[in-house]
Amino acid sequence: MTSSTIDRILDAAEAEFAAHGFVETSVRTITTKAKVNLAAVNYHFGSKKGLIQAVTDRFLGPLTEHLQFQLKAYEKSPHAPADDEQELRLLLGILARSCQYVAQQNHHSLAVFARLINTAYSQSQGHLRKHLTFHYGASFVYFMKLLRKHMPIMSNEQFFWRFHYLLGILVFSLSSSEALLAICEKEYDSSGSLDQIMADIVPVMASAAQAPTTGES
Amino acid sequence: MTSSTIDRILDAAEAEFAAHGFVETSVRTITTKAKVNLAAVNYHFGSKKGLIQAVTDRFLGPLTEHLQFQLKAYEKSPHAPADDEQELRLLLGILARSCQYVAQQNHHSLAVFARLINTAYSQSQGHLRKHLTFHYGASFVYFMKLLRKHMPIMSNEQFFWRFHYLLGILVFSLSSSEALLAICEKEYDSSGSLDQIMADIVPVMASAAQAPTTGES
DNA sequence: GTTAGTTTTAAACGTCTGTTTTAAACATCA
DNA sequence: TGATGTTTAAAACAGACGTTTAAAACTAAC
Repeated sequence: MTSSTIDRILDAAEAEFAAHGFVETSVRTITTKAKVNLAAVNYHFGSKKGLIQAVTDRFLGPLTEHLQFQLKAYEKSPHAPADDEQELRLLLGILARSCQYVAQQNHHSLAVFARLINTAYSQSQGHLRKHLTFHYGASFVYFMKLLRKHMPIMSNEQFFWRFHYLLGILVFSLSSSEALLAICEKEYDSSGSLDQIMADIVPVMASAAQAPTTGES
Repeated sequence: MTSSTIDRILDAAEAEFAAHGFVETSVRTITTKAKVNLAAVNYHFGSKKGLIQAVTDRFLGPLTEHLQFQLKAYEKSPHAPADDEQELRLLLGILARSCQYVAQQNHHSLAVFARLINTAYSQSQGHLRKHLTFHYGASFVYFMKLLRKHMPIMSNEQFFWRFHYLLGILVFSLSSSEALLAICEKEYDSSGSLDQIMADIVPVMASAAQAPTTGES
């Protein structure tokens, strides 16, 4: 099995990236955990940057693909005209389930995804963000257009902000999910799960999406 | 002016931390930008960790103080019984304005705050999070109790999650504010500002707070 | 079985990190 | 003025980092 090295690196990298972020995990800890030689990362992925990209592509590809497919199915389905609240929950539910779909095969991918979004929007020069929007932006623009149909009338700019407010709910919850679940188990001895979070988030995001706009831009 | 070294370090550190995060800014760039000797950081703050703590304390102190004061004024004010929506906006507005209050004196403090929360909840061992809750938790517990009075009835655990969903809106917006504002100026040539964001966020958070609960825990 | 191409290995490279050290400059007060 | 304690200065430290190298170990085809 010649590619088992690559897969072991990807798996180990994903777990470490999810737990400690991109900059705070060294290729040495990754290769050690993957039981692979140190040089393997640079040999197979060119650089650490290439590894990060490979890790994120491994789930961002299936995610957008699954999302795209489900959204088209949603559009083609018989449109019993429901109210906006229901439609928003439907759409956001599709997003949530797409996330869960890729998360099933790839346990830490959602945390990595959240970290990725966070770092993409935190860099002063948005190289990573531009890379993401260039490669995967189309699916999300499509999603955004469907969302907007059931949101209050607002300017493009206002919608831009609103969408990122919603994104904040998702990204923060996912990137903090490990800590929050641990607190919950300790404090309320509850058996929460990532699936539970994804289900809980949907109506909250739907309500946030429907919030009236204030002032203008 | 003997303490100008300390202040210059704090100012430079805050700006760099806000722009590039804690781990990705070296004490060398900080001391260079502060026009101060490299050893000054370890002399005055003991370590880089000490510097980070000093930077965060410098605004987390005033923030919680201001928040506490305003909340007490809110409680003592004549309570014309408004609906929950209004009360939530009032409370969240107090939080937003407390943030803006400390941000005025300290331009990058909100971005640093957002980074801090993010890293606090991202660490697998929540040392930083425990430190924060130990020192500043009381103010926020107080705030949370006031919030909850005007939110749907839910279990403690559900409220815990809901609060962190709201926190996600705030933290993501603040930590991404620089990038988002830049995009906005380029895409919609609008003159947005952090104050605008803080004002926009309040009704969105209020709506998210009022979202009905689903299932149980 | 030899060759050609790919993968793995161990070691080293240069750079950057936070921190420490030792001495010099400074301030403060008797 | 001289002594004392505080702050700054330049240099070096030890360690971690991503990456590269050159040889060894494989794999596959002829």
